[in-house]
Amino acid sequence: MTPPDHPTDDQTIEMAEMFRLMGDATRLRIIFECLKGPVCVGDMADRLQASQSLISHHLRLLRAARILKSERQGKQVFYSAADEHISCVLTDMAHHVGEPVSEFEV
Amino acid sequence: MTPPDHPTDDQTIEMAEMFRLMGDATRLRIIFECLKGPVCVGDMADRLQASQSLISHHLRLLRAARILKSERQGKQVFYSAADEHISCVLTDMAHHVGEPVSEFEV
DNA sequence: CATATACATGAACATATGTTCATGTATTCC
DNA sequence: GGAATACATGAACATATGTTCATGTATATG
Repeated sequence: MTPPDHPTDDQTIEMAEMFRLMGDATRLRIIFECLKGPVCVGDMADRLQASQSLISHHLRLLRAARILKSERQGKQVFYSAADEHISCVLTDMAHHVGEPVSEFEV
Repeated sequence: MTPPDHPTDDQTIEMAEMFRLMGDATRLRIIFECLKGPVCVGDMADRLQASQSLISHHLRLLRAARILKSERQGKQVFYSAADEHISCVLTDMAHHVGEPVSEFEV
């Protein structure tokens, strides 16, 4: 497997920021829901059994980072994945956590 | 792009934990260094211009999460990537942050 | 215009996190 | 064994973060 080119400091910081946003279970669940198709805020709160406020706060962060995009339709605002790259990242990570442990270490 | 299967709660939490660890610039730099080959703690501290203690603390977390593995050789301990999955995740994320923005949004 | 619905946002707070400093532990060499 | 080197670790602290509560703003409907 060819490793990625060594990134610049700015790229590293930007990547870390992305990972940081994905590093919270609530936000990760939000992203997964958005990958299945556009979801409005209220439905998201219902699906995740979280408060509307909490969901909205997280959506704002994810949207600002361009992980999600939003589209208003009447009173509701629908959120969905901004592009397909995040899906790749998640698939790879899913494989990583699904991998059996090769060696038993303390 | 086929989205990943909807993960269980436990998988989501585990993935979030991984992303959280990658969501710090110092740790991300450590991971990138390890992808280039095994590095001992002192060299890592030199390369990243950080204290030995800081590096060691971060290495412990990354090792505990099985993102890195360690191998002692005499007085030195060499760290390297535990497997190739992380490299895939990083490559995808690099593409993501490198992507030009499609729409101009406030 | 008034009311209701759907979402956004600011303040506040408890907790988590990254870093430093000091100290401890393992390994090598004399 | 003692000194030196390389790494690990615990405490402490400033700051960041996730969540809640209360309130604000936009859109639709009567």
